[in-house]
Amino acid sequence: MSNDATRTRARDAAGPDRALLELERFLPYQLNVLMEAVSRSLSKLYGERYGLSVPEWRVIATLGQYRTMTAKQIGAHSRMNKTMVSRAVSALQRRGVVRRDRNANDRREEFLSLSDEGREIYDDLAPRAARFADTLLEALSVEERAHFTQMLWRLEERAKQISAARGKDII
Amino acid sequence: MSNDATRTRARDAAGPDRALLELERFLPYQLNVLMEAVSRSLSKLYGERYGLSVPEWRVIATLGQYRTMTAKQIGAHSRMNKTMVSRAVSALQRRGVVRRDRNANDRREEFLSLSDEGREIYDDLAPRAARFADTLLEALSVEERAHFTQMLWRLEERAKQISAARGKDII
DNA sequence: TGACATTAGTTTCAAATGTAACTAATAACT
DNA sequence: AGTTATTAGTTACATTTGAAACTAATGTCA
Repeated sequence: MSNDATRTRARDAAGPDRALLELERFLPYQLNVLMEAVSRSLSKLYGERYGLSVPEWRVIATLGQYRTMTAKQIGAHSRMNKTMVSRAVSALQRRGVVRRDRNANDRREEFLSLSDEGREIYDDLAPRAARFADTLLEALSVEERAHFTQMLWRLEERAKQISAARGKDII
Repeated sequence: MSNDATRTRARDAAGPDRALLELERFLPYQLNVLMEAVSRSLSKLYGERYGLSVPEWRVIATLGQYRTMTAKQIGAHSRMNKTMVSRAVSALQRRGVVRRDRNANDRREEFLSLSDEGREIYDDLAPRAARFADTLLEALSVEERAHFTQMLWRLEERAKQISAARGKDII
């Protein structure tokens, strides 16, 4: 048993067959599993109804909420790099979903907004998406929902801290 | 104001400027933001130290925990399709990190396991990953941690239910 | 004013990924 | 036994993505 080549000192020290890392108890793994289930369902929604890709949906959702934005603002808000925003916007414009208006004061940027057709799509999708999230949250009690959101937010802050402090071997 | 062409009936009914969907309060969005922050930090860990890709890390983490598995089992457990598993495994084998042993009883499949070098990598990375998750979870109190995990799990179950019930317009 | 730096957005190219077709082996049915 | 179906895993091809180079416009500073 102790001469089993694949059994290292570290594992021996850890006692009976307990792995150094149990994936099912590992937060990034758990988050990933949930995230995948959620985004699969959601993307089915806008994918089947309007043939939208994820980045396209994000652009529509952002413009639906904020009415007018530059590509850069959309990227900052929906967490996409400028390449993805550029591609999604031009695809949506070709489809007549998004309008571009050059800013006369700074002709590098354009003001983007939903066309009438784009707004129709948003008005159809947004409530469905909201309903989807509500249905999901029925898994939690009302108090839990607020608490959960709060915890998500704190974890995110902590994640930012960690990656900022990287190098100072916090990890 | 009410003759603004971009303002639809739906929005009017919703009252003063309140969007149909507020992204920052939308669960899939929140999850995505957290997930991205977390997985960026984590992948920096194994990316910088050993030049591992996400799928490669998943294979190592799975084999580290379960010692021996077929490619199919790894896929089921780490939620990758067989193509990704195949590619990650063969890259890792080329690097001498993973060993393959054909199953003599069913020569279609192979038993995969970490080589000594692979186990060294795992023994280095796994505790770091665990420490990363612990550091992250310091954002929550001890009681909250258990509660949070529990809620994640319930949400996941609910997400599965929803996508199963799709068509019966639960959404 | 004129050189240089920065910024918004696009395009190009390489890497990552998913789907579907494929190979080799086993199982199932007759 | 022999034909057909299923399964494990690989490969080929198309699509998606990200990083870096690029274009066009604005800002900065001498």
